[in-house]
Amino acid sequence: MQNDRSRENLLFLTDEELRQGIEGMFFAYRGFTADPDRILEKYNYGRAHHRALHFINRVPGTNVNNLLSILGVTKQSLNRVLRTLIEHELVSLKIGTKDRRERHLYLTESGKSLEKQLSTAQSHRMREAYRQAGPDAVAGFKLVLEAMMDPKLQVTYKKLRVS
Amino acid sequence: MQNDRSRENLLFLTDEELRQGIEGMFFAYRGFTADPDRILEKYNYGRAHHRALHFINRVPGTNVNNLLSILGVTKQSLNRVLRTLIEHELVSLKIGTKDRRERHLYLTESGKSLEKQLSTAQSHRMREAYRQAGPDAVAGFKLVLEAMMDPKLQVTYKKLRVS
DNA sequence: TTGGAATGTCAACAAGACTGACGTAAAATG
DNA sequence: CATTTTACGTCAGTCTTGTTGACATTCCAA
Repeated sequence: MQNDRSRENLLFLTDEELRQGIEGMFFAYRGFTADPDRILEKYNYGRAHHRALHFINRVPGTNVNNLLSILGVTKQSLNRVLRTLIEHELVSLKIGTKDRRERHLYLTESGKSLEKQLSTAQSHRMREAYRQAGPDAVAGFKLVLEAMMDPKLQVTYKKLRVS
Repeated sequence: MQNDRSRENLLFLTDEELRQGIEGMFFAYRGFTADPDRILEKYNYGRAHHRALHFINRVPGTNVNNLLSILGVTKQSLNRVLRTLIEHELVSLKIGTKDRRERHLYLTESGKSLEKQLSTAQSHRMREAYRQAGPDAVAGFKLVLEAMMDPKLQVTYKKLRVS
């Protein structure tokens, strides 16, 4: 019994279990992005646009630097995406009142509408997965994901929860 | 009590819980790829090379079409990656004996060595995450991931388990 | 007043995905 | 045996998204 118990406790750390986790992440991420990708294609946008819309929606009025640190890309890369979103009037800019160098970003009505479309599609798959797996599995899922993040991103992730 | 129980059962399907799952996948995937990426950079390879090495290692002797369906890219895209891996003698080709149109792919000794380096780095993070989260969480993690995959990839994923 | 921070922008480049078209060899099929 | 299909490779061109590097502007703060 003692032996069984300790074997059970180690089993989830075997190479085979780790490999399944690795491949699981790879295949699941494909599913995770598939539905939004199909919508984005219709509008000639990419994943980068989706990510920007998502986090501007989550943190309305965020400045560029903050968004940069969440997304983990260069300002040049983000700028290209933001420029098209602003041109197409999905995102609006407001120059900071306190610090007028800062640009605060907001979704326009059309921006909110597209973001809603995208998040609905993505949530739908997530909801189905959650439902199939059940509440305990979901709790475990989130625990492992959180533990897999870089410490800095873990902080970012938790901050988003609170705000 | 009845009320509490039903609330508990629905809580994991709230918008907030779904959003956390979405953002969790986004941030965790960054962590998931971070360590191998650093190694790949030193050799001037990319994630595409890593994926090819991983699955050739997993399914030694696989033909190109099979690898294509696992990776979900076009043959032109895979070919570019395979060509460099073969040139650099990380991957070897064997023409099929039964069907001589088929190319069977294997890792060479140096291929195995690089793959080991990459998977060790990636597994290390996965192992730490598993350890922190515990066996029950890991079981849940894998359940949710599997449910998130496209049905076809779910089959592919399961086949890899067995083989 | 001046240094540095926040931001934007131009240019050049690379990885990695895509489509489309074409070629070759070999197997399968009528 | 002739034809079609399959497996694979390759050339050419395009797109998205990332990168560096250089430079300009604005403006807060010491």
